[in-house]
Amino acid sequence: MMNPRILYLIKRAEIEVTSRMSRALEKLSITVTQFTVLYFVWHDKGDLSSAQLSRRFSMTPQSMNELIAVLQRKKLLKKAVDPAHKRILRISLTAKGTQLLKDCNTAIDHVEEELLAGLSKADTEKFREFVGKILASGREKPLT
Amino acid sequence: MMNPRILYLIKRAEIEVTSRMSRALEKLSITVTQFTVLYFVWHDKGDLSSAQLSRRFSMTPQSMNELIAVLQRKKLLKKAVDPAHKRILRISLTAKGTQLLKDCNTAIDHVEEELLAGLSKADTEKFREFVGKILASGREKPLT
DNA sequence: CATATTTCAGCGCAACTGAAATAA
DNA sequence: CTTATTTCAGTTCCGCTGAAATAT
Repeated sequence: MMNPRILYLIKRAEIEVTSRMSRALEKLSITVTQFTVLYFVWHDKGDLSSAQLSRRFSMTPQSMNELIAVLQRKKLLKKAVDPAHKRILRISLTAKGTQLLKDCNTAIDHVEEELLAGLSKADTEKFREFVGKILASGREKPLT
Repeated sequence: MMNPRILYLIKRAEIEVTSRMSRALEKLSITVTQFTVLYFVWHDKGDLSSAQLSRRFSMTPQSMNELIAVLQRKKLLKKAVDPAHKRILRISLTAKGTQLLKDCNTAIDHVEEELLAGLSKADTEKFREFVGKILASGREKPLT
């Protein structure tokens, strides 16, 4: 069998990851996409607007707004007007959202372990570094 | 900023890959998902049934069948009854499908180059190996 | 005036569930 | 009888486009 494309391997990996995460998260009544949004928000410490999130997800601001609205109805995210720009709503986790994210992280810890079972600790760090560089190639400009 | 989860990085990478591939493929009137199906079929040399493909994509056989149907209407895939199992339809590329896949590969060659710009040749091979191992962790059982 | 964010309204379709027919 | 593949029918929902209001 010839060497498959890197893009194909990344797609395969994402399918595998998403599939396992779905199963791990379904008992928490949250989808992989919803979890990822929570994680993005947490990762960037509540500084993001809905429009900024939409760009990181490569989706339209309208679609992201719907996603956010779902998470707001679930009381996992909240919006607060930016003091400097009254039109911008900064998004952050609620206490409930923070707790759920914590539970999600616990739930998928073993998913991550399973996936990385074939890699040594050093290789895992190498892998992390490589993905980081791949992501960096997409943003000579800083993320907005 | 603390070390982000590997699963998060893989998700980010997939979003980036899909976004760029969409732009590269739209002039060929094919979606990333459709391209990936063609690539899967090509990669496995026409031995797959729709049901087998659906498992690899972690989607229901019904959904995969619809995807296949679209590609059949586009005359990119064809079905042929398995000589040993009259119920099973083996899927393979048509001549047109083979040509389009070739064009797609050309179109996304530079996408791949861009993404891997930050990695040396050796690192690229390392990366390929790591993803291979991650995928292997999901199939102690051989793929059906 | 140009640009960015948010929101309302409507649309298309991709992937789902349910059910049934065929075949090993 | 059980299991796997395919297919028909109906449905839900995600992400899209268009348009408008608000604010810089």
